Amino acid sequence: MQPKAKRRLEPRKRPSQGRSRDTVAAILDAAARVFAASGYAAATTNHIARRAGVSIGSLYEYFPNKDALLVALTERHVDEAERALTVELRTLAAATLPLEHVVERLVRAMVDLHARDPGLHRVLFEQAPLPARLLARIAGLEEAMARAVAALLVRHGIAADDAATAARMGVQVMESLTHRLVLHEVVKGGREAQAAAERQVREITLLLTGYLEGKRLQPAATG
Amino acid sequence: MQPKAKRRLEPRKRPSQGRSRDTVAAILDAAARVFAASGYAAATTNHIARRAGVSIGSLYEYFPNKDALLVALTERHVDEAERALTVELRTLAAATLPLEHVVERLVRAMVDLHARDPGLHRVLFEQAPLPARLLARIAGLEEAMARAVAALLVRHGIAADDAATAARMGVQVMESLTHRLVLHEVVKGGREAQAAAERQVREITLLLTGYLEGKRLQPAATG
Amino acid sequence: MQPKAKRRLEPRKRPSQGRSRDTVAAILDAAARVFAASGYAAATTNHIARRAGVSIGSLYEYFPNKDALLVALTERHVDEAERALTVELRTLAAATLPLEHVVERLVRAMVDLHARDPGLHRVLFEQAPLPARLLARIAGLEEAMARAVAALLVRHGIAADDAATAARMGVQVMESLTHRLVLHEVVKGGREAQAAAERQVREITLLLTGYLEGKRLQPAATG
Amino acid sequence: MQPKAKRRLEPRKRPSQGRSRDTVAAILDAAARVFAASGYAAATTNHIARRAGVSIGSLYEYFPNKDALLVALTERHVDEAERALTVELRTLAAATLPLEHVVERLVRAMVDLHARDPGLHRVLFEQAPLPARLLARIAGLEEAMARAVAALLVRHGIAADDAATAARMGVQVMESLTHRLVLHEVVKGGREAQAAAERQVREITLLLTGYLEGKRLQPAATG
DNA sequence: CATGAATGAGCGTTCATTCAT
DNA sequence: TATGAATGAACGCTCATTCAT
Repeated sequence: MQPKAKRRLEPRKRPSQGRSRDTVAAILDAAARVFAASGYAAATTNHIARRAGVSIGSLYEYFPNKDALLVALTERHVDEAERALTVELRTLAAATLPLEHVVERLVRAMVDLHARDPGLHRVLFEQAPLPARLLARIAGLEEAMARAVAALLVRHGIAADDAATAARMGVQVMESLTHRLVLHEVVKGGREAQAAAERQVREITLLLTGYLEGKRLQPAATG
Repeated sequence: MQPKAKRRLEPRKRPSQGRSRDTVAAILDAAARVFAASGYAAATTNHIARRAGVSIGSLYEYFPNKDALLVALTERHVDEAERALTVELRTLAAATLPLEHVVERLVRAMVDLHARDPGLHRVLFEQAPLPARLLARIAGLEEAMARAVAALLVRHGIAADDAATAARMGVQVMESLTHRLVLHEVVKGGREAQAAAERQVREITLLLTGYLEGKRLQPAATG
Repeated sequence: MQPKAKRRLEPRKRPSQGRSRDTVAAILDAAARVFAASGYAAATTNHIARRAGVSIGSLYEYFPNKDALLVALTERHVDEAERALTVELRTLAAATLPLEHVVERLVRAMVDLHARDPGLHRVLFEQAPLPARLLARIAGLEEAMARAVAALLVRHGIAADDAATAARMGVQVMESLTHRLVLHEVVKGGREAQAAAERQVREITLLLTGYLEGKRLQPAATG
Repeated sequence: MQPKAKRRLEPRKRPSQGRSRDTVAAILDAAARVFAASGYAAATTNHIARRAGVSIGSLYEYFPNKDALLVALTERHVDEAERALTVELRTLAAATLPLEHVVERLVRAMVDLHARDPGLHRVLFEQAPLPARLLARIAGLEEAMARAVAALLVRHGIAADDAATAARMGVQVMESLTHRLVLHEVVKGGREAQAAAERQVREITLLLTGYLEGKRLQPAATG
């Protein structure tokens, strides 16, 4: 599983011109679909190329190997997550909402992120041979998010050092549970998934709010 | 990843006699080690057979294909989990502990279960092409556990319908977080892992206790 | 052309049992034929396997890659050369023949060696990505031969230091010319090749004898 | 290696105009460098085009395929050899030098020819899929050279029929040994290569002079 | 029953070559 | 005419699986 030789994982070309931008996009979209449907191991580059409506040669023109597709896809996903979470956290920092609403909005943002393409998300974070650099980037993002959440918690009357721990825990809970939630919906197929998701969001919010209330300096003051 | 043709996944023989019991056990142990070390895709049946000190022909004598090894391993793991959790839940039903202690013991039992062989656990539940029957069995186990926990919660003053929801949530939280915890410790390598695990157990307990306290009929009465 | 990563070039198994000995022999013979017919680059492992009447899997059971086939073939060829030349040189050391006869016998031995399979010989020594170890072995063989020849020359009245130079030169001439001779016969196809070869042997002998006579201490004494 | 279908190997255009002459020259120079550095098989047309500072499309505008590059390069090399040897042989025919000097000058001319770019020379004559026409041209050149040398030999007192054989032999020896010499120097890297080459030139001259002296009608008369 | 030699479909990947722009 | 994105046949090689011994 550990890579035998260091292989390049970066895309081969920056597709600046119009035509090749489309090709790269088509390949990445196809890769997302095929990885999601078959898992990493069973997905074949030929299959991905065919699905992209592109020759296998073109795929390798832009991506040096199968792993590089996954890395690019993850990078795309992480970019998106970073953008969305940054926006959300900035908004929450600007407003002054009750703790419960803060938590709910974060949970909802998280679920939205995971719900975009659950099958792909699973492959990306469970079966993926990701390079250390990318893993570090993801860990960094989590850390940054935890810090931002900690700052929010302090403003809601939680002691600074408690806030750090609680925020990290909160982030973990949100990630783990939304991950799990989303995977199960995948299995179900998504009929009454919407309602179930809504219920889960509320329940996770409840879980975290209760936990965080308990950490407040003056536990009597609610909201 | 989904099987093209319906393939048999059951072991070929029930090895009730002494000698072949040992062979099967050796193969499964080897499979556990190899899967854990290399992941499902990179593990080869020849490697497993060699590690088991058995010829590849013998391996296929007892297991019709590679997937069947994984299924048998999962089955073994689930058996063990079922046993351990049944015992724990029975003990908790017999005793009358404060809610916090109940939660802590369950969390600890869960962590113990995952900590036995985190690498294998990861392969089993993340990369595994498991048949529906087995997935259903796992879901059933979770459901049974949720019901047992719900019964405990009722005894601690939570309304029956709230208890059902809360128990299911509780089980999910325990599983998700211990899973996550265990995977991260794997990465770390396990130096000060022990202490970190202990801290996490406490924090998860806190999280769940807070949540469950909030569901009590008379939220003032603690313990 | 230079190998990117160090790859194993040794055969994978020592085929001690009867059945696999045959397989290995069949593969090597086929490789010899295919390399000779198509050159190294154009020869494919699938082609070789088919020609050997063996599956491609079996080929890779015994040889880790295409290069290894060539190495094994070269090793086989060098073994044979070593044996033949050792015998010849020992015989010449035991007898006391006139210089011209000594030279003629060596040239003939050399031609015989190259004539066994000229097409293969060409691939082996011209297009082959041989590992340094094997190249060193070949160089060593040449050196040993030069030393043995030098000893013979000393016995024919050539000063020791002259003999060393002359022997090395002689070996080079024999190799280069027989190589060239043999390649041309390949092109011709081998009709009246026999006669041409015979003429060439005589001419090379003449060439070398003249050269060596000139190095004698008393250049007057001929034969 | 032998072409499946008859493919055109001639350059597509006679590039008589100024600009495309430069392009063709750039491509051929790049091809020479890349073939020499990587060998024929490992050299890629894309690599050659890039090295020539030309698009791959332009390369194929002037050369119909990869082989054609090699053919053109060989042709260029043979042209050069033809010119140089013609000049040398004419000079020798005009002067009246002692046999030894004649031989030495020819050997030196040969070595100079091979030493220009040994790596390329190797590729051209060892790995090259050259068309019959070109091989014939090369053989013709050798034949012409042998005839010219034979004429020189006759003037040095060798009987006409002996001279023919001796000349052919002489040409072969010069070619084989300089080829070999040059290849070995390549391997060495060329530190004290200069000195070694000089020694070899003298030794080859000695070898051939001795051989030819022996063929003279009145062996006593030198020069 | 056990063995392990043998099988071959199918994978990731390369690169000579074409052709729309 | 020049460009370089696109093509796809074909390669080396792996490994789950079978079956003669």
